[in-house]
Amino acid sequence: MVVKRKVDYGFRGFQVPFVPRFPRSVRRRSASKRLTKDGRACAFEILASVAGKLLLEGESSASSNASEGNPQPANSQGVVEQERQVEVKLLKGEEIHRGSSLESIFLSEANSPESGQKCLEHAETDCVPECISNNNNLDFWGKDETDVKSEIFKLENKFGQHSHGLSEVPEESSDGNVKNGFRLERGASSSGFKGSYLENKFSVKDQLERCVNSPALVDTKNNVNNTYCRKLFPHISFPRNGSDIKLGFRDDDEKLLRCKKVCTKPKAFRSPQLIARRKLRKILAYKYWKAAPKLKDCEYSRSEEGVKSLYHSRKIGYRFERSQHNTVFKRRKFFDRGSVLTSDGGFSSDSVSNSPKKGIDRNNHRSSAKLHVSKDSHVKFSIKSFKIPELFIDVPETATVGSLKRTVMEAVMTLIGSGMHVGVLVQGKKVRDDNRTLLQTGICHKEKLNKLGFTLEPSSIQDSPADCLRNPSQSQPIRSPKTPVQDSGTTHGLQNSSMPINTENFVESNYELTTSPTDTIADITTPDSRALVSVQPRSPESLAGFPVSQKSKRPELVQRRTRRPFSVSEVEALVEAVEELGTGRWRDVKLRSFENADHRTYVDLKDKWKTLVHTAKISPQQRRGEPVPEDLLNRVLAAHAYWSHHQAKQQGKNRALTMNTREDSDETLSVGAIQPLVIM
DNA sequence: GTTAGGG
DNA sequence: CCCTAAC
Repeated sequence: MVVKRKVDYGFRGFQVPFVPRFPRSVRRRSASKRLTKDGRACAFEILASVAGKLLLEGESSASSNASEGNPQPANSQGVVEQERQVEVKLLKGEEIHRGSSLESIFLSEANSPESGQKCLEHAETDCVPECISNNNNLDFWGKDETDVKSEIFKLENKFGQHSHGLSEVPEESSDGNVKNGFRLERGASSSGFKGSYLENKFSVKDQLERCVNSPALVDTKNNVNNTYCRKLFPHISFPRNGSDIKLGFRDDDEKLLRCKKVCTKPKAFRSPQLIARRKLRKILAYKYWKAAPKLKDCEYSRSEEGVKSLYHSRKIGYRFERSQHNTVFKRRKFFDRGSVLTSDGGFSSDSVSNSPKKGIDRNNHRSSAKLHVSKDSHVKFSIKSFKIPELFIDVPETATVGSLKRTVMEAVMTLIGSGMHVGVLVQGKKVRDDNRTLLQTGICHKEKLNKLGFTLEPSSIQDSPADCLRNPSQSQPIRSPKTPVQDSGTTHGLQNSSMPINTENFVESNYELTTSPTDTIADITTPDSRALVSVQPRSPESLAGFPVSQKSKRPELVQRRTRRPFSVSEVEALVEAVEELGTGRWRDVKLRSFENADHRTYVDLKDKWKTLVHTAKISPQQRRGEPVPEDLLNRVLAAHAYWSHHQAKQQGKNRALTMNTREDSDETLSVGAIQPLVIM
């Protein structure tokens, strides 16, 4: 299919890897829907991908949206975005405050009478400007620039005072200012920035609420309300310095390269990423898997496989950083396995896609999601993007773009790595019962599809976004490594900012039953924007719940256990056990001597032994921590030496003994097993 | 679920 | 201690 990208929203960053591709026909459908959204406000989604948007803009025509979209209700969380690519983002409070808000705001449907409402629809701020910028076409919404502007103005008026001074006016969107992918905005005066910031935040909130409540703006106030409120307030992070620059970032095509570059850099920077990666692999992989079960076998029982698949996919992205070859390989493997979606590391974008053959991956970078229900009773989910909870990034004005990118990257990795789980929202309501089927949940119903949403939430959060809103303090800051970003030291991590949570990402959904003849949309669609993935759960349940992996559920678990140095007595017990049992039988060692030490796993014991051996070999001056009696260390060395030599035999012997086939042929055995030290 | 090793 | 690969 030929797709031409009419509008390119600049922001593609941080998208979750995979993006299913739908048939054009399906896509088209979306067109109609797109217009609809009611309030989807998600101001927070920082990372929202605007990406998907690109595709459909052409559809602006879609008038239909009103019909479908309006109904949307309530908790916008669940609000599903229809294909509307054009997203209007609502400003986050911050945005507004900064003044960037207006810029961010888009009226997706300028034409529609209710444009005002629409404005609220998207809260994604940062991305928007880019969209505009990238394309000079404002008309993709079917509106011309003028219309858009007027719409923007309307919004501006609505938000009025609050937005003052902070941002530029929409009009600017058309100018170079907006065109730049990145938008840097200075906070209010450096001094007192925080205060004002905070105030603004709240004020913004009020505004939003008002707006929400205002029929004029939103008819689906509920949606907006919920959405906005939740999104806006759940987490509050403040910039550390007023003087710092805040920015909305956008992903660019160079992402991958960047990552690569970054990775190759000093560990200082890599470290956090690596850490995050690992976690991501586990956490996200699982989720992805869940989200996109294999087409054929959907039983979740196979989650393991799924995980692996995901794992692979995940790795792909990361691998890319290291080796393109690997990437390719992995991908192939991934696909060969029949895994669901393509995905790259998730954070890289187009660049990746180009590389690997088949261009499979290309599509995965978009951030938004779509959901399609096909006639075959399968529900196809195309999650174009997961919005990452709001991130605040502070970097000095003198920071380089490169460092900024890295900082953002780090922030994202940290955020994700800290553990998040996926939530499913149907009509604004969280589906907590993972055992419900899609059917039961209504996820396969057209009406509900439109109201389907996926959220990425920090695992620690238990409360609904709304709750968080009320009690921002509840949101737990995600633990972020304080690893300094390398590179010129210009970057500052997000360490101190509390990461917002509860980001919802909207899923665009299309209920596609028919194929539409006209491919308007297709034209607009970016080839890489979506990959069609057919998800054909064998049983509805497969998709019903996103069984969140236990791990992802509790970030705490993700957290490294507290260090508990072995005491001398423990060391002694360990040494004794090893002397007797030998190495390689850690489980037995555990049972023998640490049965009741719940905090000591056999792996711990094994590790401790490893360190003991090392400690014993180094000079006392090099040792750290609580000194281990020399004699114990000697025993360690002796036992180590002994077992190193006799392990194999011993094992064989043990087996023999077990079988009552005792053989004394081996000299070392008898003695060794019992008193290794003696032998030595 | 265990082991063995690298990180 | 964590994470993985191999069993």
